[in-house]
Amino acid sequence: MPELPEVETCRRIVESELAGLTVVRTEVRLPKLLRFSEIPSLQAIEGRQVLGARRRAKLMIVDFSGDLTLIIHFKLAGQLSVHRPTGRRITAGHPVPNPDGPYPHKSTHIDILFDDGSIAYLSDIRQFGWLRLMPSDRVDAEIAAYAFGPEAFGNERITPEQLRRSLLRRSIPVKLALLDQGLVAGIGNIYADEALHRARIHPGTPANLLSKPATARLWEGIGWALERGIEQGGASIVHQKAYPVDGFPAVHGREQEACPVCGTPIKKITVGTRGAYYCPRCQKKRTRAHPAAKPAPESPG
DNA sequence: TGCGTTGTTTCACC
DNA sequence: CGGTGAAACAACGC
Repeated sequence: MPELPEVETCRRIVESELAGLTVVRTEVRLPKLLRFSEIPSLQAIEGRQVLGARRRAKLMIVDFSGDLTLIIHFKLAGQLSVHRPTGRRITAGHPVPNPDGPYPHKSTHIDILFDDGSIAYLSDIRQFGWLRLMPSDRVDAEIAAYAFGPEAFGNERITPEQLRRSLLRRSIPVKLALLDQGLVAGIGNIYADEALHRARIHPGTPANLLSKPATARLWEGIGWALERGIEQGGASIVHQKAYPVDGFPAVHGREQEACPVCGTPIKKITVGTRGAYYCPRCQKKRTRAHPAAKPAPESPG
């Protein structure tokens, strides 16, 4: 499920593997993926050079020469796989189809062929993702329409103060607040669970009841989880089951497995409409340091 | 085979 | 007007 770390990994792949190359041919077997696209065909990028790639929230933004820009949303199951003429493959996003198997695959809907023989394959087993090709000067307005909040990671990253202010204005479960792209942009279900576990916060805690130290831990937890995810090139979750690397993810997709911190079996509950994995021992529903240690009644006057 | 899955949008309701 | 919660939607695998 491509969230910020998976999309960021894709972005880096485009930057390091494709920037400078020229598109010689495109193959679109599922035109529906371009259903929201101002320019309805990828033919317009043939003959154009890849200039670079940006990211905003979970969107990947690829700039081409000739003032064309392609915005990609991977949604649940998008995948980018770049195949070099040497046979080397670099893959990120959803782990299905198997990156080591044959391409194009049944779910590989788009091929982009480059002048050096490299091919970029875009796959999407769920077909929920989309691509929008447009003149580059439309991109800012396109992104502005999403009303994204500050980034969860990177240069424009949300500050601890911004996070605290935003959370104080919401009474919804903190996990849902983290998923609100208008509050902070880029976090999805996996990294929300991981950040909350790292911060030792119960996912159902009303956002405005988090203590200041808890909010500070959460801010750090967000950064830690996203960084860890990027470091690993994204998390691998297949059919709600995690395939952790070095103990990460710690809780998401790991129901009944032992919490890596305390060994307690991980629980799965529903928060809002979302599955939430957490450790019932590390993440208790208390955020005030000492709820009972408040004996001093105020004198009436 | 109906259910679960996610990001996003929409809508009724305070 | 804005926050909330619920539902709908896309398509697929199990």
